[in-house]
Amino acid sequence: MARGEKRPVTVRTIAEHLDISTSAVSTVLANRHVERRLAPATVARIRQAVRDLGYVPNIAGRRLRAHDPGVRHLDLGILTTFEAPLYLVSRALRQVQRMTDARTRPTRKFLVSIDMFHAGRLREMPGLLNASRFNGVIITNTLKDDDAFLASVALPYAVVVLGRRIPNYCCVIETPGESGRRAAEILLALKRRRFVVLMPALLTQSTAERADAFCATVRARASGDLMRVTAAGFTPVSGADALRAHLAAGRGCDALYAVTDSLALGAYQAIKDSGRKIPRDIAVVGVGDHEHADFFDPPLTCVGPANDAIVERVVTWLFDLMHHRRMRPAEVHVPPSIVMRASA
Amino acid sequence: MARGEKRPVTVRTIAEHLDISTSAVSTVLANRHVERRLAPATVARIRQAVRDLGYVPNIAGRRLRAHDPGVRHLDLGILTTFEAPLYLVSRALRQVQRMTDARTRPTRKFLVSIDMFHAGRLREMPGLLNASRFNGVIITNTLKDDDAFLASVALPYAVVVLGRRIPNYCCVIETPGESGRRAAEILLALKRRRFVVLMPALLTQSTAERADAFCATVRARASGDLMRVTAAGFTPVSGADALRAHLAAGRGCDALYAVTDSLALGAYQAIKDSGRKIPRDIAVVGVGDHEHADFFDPPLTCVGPANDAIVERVVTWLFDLMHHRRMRPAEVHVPPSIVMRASA
DNA sequence: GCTTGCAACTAAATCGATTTAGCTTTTTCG
DNA sequence: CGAAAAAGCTAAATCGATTTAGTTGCAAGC
Repeated sequence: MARGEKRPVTVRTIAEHLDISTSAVSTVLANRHVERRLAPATVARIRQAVRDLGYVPNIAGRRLRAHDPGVRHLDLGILTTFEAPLYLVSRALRQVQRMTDARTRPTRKFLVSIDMFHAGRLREMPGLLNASRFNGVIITNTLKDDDAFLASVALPYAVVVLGRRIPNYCCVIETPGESGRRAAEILLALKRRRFVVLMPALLTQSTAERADAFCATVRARASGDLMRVTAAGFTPVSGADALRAHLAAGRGCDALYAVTDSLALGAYQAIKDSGRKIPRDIAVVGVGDHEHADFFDPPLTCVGPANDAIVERVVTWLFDLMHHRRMRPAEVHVPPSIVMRASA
Repeated sequence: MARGEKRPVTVRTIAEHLDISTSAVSTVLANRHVERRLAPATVARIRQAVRDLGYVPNIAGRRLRAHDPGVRHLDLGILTTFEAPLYLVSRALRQVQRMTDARTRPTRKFLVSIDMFHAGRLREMPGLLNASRFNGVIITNTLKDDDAFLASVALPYAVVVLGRRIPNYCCVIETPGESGRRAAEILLALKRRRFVVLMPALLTQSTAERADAFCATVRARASGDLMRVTAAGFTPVSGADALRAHLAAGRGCDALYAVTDSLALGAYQAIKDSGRKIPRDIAVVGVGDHEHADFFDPPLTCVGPANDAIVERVVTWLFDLMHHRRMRPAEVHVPPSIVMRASA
């Protein structure tokens, strides 16, 4: 495809190459050569040149031209990492969809898409800085480097950050520390004595805060054991491995707080495999970030972000920003939701 | 925001409104008024006009202008419905990402996004027909109406359809009927006699084929009961409700085939609640479309699309098409993968 | 009095593709 | 044979935003 040309291949390149007009080339590209009566031989020559030169249409050019000046297009993006699970994102998406559906008119259309970046490499996403890709974005699942990047720039369009706090941005997050505190209280109320926090090696802002608040609360109110167990990754498998190792080492526990549900799911397996019962031997509290926490066996007690509430604030904020309602950047806190089920 | 104007608000509208040049307006929009020495009073007037007129920047225009002619941009889309789960899509995405990463050069960049449409309303997606949004797309989770729409048009760019067969398109699907057949064989080998297929009310091509092939195979080889149980939706809750009703009606079963894992998850709950054991009382076979089928309790035996294989073919095909390697539309079949676990 | 420098702006080119209106040349047909 | 129609193509305008290379008017400096 590439031939090492410096200049890009455009319709014009092809036209000059064949000593023909760009109109003819364009006509063939749109498959309208019959109605416009291009000679079959010319069509064939153009087709050949398109392939020989490795022509790739420029979407921006096409879209600009195709644009109907009676219709305003608003491009919204939900930006997340390739690595993160899509659960929260799909909730945000559905909320965005609801709001855009209600606001779509013959003269106003919305384009909503989920766009991915490699964790820690948000800065490489094309069009972010020069505002040439979105009218508004929701950014989530960022890592430290991404947060630092964002803090160092000012994006000239509507941006709302979900689940992180970044200076000078509109951020919606769960009330800091509240999840960990409430999770601890639930387990403390059961008079448990040997506490374990199961967490991933790579901590995000929220997972770190959950673990810290949990530990602080337990320490303040009980005198029993308190251990941090670190899983290699974010998957159930890594959660299971980590807890299995912990249990096998004879370092038992009777209360477990998993800072994500995927880890909780792995923990369930490790606990059952070791012959222990939930919640009799080990009470488990998770976070509620998994779609099917209610279908765990036993159903998982969750203390975690009230996703619907968070997402609703994120999306309404985004629309307010886009509508030029001036709003200072700020941090909005949403208290966690608590769902008591059989696991604790 | 809208004021009922017929004409859209562009930088030009604003410029004329203030009797000023578009350059000045553009300068303010990009927040570069300081370095370009615009008078503070002018900046304020422009800002006010931008808000008063409800200006929304046109992304296509910006992007075209921002475009560096040394770099080719390829826009890839994964098109799915708002309603469908993102599991398979996120797999496809990761595969696309791997291939694009390997092909990205200083002179060639890829933009990959997931774009959603309302099930059955693919035709409403802007830019599909005039090729003004994507250089290539993977389409999946379509409903009948979408398939009909696609069959009636010819999109002038690279398209691969995942999990559906549509005339004149490049389609990758599981070998038709094979999943249902193999699922039946697994349950038949266990000498079960009373078979149930659990399926959603709204059948897609693949769910319908699975159910039909399952029934045909069971009928051909056994003389026992065979019933179709229909869940209202696609969620575990609806699966649980449907099976609970079936069991409560005294119409038992000892072998269950759920055509999606979400339904299987619901079935698990209904079965356990009724005091029955899996697989002793009821053996269960699912499909393997759920990320965590291995963490069901007991782990779910799955017969279903070999997603990695399917996705790989889809993505390589997409790239081949984009590189002008001529390839006739065709249907590629991928045999199902079978993972025996404890549930059957 | 003349140059220089600065503040505050603008005209026009440009990004890439498409389409409309129109221009030649050739063919058809009365 | 001449007019009309058809075939086969092209020039130029257009979509919206940004930037480069100026221009104009005024104050400062020698």
